[in-house]
Amino acid sequence: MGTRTENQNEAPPAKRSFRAQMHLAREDAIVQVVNRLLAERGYEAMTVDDVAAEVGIAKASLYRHFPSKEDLAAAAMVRMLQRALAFLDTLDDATAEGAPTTPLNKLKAATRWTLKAQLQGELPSLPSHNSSLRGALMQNEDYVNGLMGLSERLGAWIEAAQADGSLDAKLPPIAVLYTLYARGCDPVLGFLQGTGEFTDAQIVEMVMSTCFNGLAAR
Amino acid sequence: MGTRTENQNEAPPAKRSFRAQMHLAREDAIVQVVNRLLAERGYEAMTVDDVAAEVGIAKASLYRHFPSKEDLAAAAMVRMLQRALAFLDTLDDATAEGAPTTPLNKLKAATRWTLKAQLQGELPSLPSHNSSLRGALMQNEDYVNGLMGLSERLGAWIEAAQADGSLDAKLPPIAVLYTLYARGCDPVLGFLQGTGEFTDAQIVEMVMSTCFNGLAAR
DNA sequence: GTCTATAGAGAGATAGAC
DNA sequence: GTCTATCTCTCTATAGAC
Repeated sequence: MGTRTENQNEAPPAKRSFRAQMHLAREDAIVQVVNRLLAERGYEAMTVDDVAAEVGIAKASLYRHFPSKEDLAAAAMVRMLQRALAFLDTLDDATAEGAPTTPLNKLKAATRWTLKAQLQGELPSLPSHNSSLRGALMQNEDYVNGLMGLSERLGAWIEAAQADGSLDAKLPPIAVLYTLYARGCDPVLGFLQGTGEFTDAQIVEMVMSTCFNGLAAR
Repeated sequence: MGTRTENQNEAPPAKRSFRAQMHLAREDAIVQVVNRLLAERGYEAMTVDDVAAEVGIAKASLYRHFPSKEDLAAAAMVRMLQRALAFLDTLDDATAEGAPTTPLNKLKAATRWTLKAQLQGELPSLPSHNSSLRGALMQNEDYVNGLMGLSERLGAWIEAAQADGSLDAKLPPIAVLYTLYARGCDPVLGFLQGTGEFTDAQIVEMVMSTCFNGLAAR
């Protein structure tokens, strides 16, 4: 292990790496399909046959990659959590232009990102009621780690925003966190989209306003 | 068959009325069970076998009363809409003590009622994604009428509250209406309940605050 | 109108050849 | 690792006796 003498110009490792990359690429294609179907139809209405058909492989091949439907859903959720964390990284990059400076603005930017993703059908949605699925998710280490990482980073911003007086300090931080998470499955977005009277950008701003400013006049 | 000479002083009409009442009573018992199961598990996870078992009758008997599972769900939704409309009536009863006087306070009272009902497991929840179910609901006259009645009455309060300056006038009334409807399936309630750190009353007030006052400090 | 028994369809998961 | 074919189970809905 210590002896990495690095004249490894030839094939052997490269070949295995190539295969592994193919494997990962296929799995990523699968997860992308799952992600979209979860966003479009939800977990229960998504069938494994659908996934296999859209990926273009046989169902049995799918089960070589993922041992169950629940694992498919978990993989999609993990991928989305990673994307969310990556986006939070960009918010902390102070060198980027237009980067939000205050904790409240970071929270707003994160919420906007979530709303846009949902409107564009990129955000997988799981049912609130489904104990077996929730159990499977909670046993998935990547999922739990991703969710905890997200919660910790948002939680830090929440507490900072409450400390600087920009966020309502009377609310427990956990209530704020859950309220923000709930924007990821807010049915209001779909309802407003269904009216056909608003652009996606307008819908985002309306929901942002109700979320941070409330319904009552200020 | 034609010869109904009948000295009908006795039972016949009374008997039929009694039978009809029994029929309705049983159907109401069924709908109550459906209502609770929908609130606990959601539509997909509720099976017709469960309903029959909890009511204490055979599944085939259930299908004598309601022609399909979708009709069961629709009946529960209609019942809940009627209860909601009845509650709005009490809000308009100016003679009642403690009755809200302003449109905004009426909207708040209606929202509180919804949140409490959900916390107590009385509010049936349907999946956002389920086109066949939504189609069945939209063909149910009672459901559509109830929903329209509710929307009109809430809509009137919304416009009045915007006119008197207590509700944010920049939001389209339809957006406000949907935002209030969405409180009926807000996952934040269940999440906060799951922490075990708050009473139901505290949860209601937190969600009321985020809904009407927003997350940002005022 | 209530029951038992069963039809019929759909979906998750697997067997076994290649 | 991919395929076809099949298993197994669950669930909605119905048939038919009483």
